[in-house]
Amino acid sequence: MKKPVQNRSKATRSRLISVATELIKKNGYEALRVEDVVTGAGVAKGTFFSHFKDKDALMELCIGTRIDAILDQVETKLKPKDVTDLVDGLLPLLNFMTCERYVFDVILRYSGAAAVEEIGAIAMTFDRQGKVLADWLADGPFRNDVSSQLLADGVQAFLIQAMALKFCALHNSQSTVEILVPYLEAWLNPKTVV
Amino acid sequence: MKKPVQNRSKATRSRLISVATELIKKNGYEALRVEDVVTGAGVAKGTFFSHFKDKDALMELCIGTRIDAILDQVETKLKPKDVTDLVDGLLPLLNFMTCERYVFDVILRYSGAAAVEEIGAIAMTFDRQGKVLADWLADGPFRNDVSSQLLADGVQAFLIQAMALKFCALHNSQSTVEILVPYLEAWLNPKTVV
DNA sequence: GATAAAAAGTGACCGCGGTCAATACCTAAT
DNA sequence: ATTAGGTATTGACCGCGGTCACTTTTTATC
Repeated sequence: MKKPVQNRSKATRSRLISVATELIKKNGYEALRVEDVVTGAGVAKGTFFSHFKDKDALMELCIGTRIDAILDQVETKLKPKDVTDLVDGLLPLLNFMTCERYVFDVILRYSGAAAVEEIGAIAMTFDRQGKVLADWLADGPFRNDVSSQLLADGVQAFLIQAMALKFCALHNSQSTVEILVPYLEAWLNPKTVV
Repeated sequence: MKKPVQNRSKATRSRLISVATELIKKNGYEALRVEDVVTGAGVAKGTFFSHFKDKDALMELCIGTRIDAILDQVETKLKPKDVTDLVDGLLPLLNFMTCERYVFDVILRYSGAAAVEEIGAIAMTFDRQGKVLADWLADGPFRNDVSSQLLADGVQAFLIQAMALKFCALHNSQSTVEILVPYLEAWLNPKTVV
């Protein structure tokens, strides 16, 4: 006898999410405590973990939602006419992803390397980002010897590289954009054939 | 009145490290518990944390040491004559870095994105890896429109991308090498000029 | 050797994520 | 209205990383 999900369950879940969102807005992602979320939502600790596999699952949801919202904006932009333009279009994404070291770590952990069992919220946004990029790069003023999907994947790899360097002791004087542009120039507009 | 580091301190530290190494050899990295290390070394918990900032610091040391040893071997290899050859040379490194999901996570966290205060052991190995790569790629059968250092950085970015995909739900059917080769081909041997 | 100051080590304690057997609550069938 | 069988929630409890006021040991100085 299989019974459907009860309304109170949905209510509890959405209360947990909205309390979490509120707390994050106030104190940032890293400072979020499960205990504060459950107290705020007026439920016991165990309830939290019957709604989310672990704290990371909630984190993924919150961060994923946020990235999705940013992608909504980014997506409306016109195809970039050069590398600087491209980076410009991605800036909102970059800024959010590097807003906290902790956020970047979570994103890294769940970007490509999502749990093997199922595709998480963050991995989804990377997929979506890949599609937006592939669309931007197709039939544009960039190299065309490889598929636009491969080009897009490469851009993502360099994005991550550049963001990582932002948090690095050696390179944190340069901005992410400064680091990124030469990479992408070399990737998207190679100047020699071997 | 400043006094030098005592011998027993050094002895304790090296005992902690060797016990940890032993435990890792037996049970893997993820399973390592600080409590087991201190019990094995015959010291109190607090002692551990007066030798290492946190558990990650020990982890970094162990993983860093391991990578360094692998780099010793890798370094002796001849300059690669093509992409396949290059990937082949890097294989020992790839294999270790993806031996455990946990290991890959730690490496990611401390690779470029080392603590801002000081450069950790893993970040050092990435630096070294970058130099080896730059040496391999200089004056080789690869593109020469950009510096070999930039080429090397790019290879590292693609390495991470490919390793991340290995743990990904969507791509884990392909081997890391299979994923990597087309990327590097496109990066190191672009076939068109725009 | 006695003394003082610094280094090294101790272990009870805390914070916080996560578990699980027990309980409360719903809803469909009678 | 009662009951049965599932869903949802509870909160005491655990594991494990990390802290800190305190004790023990070493070493320099007289």
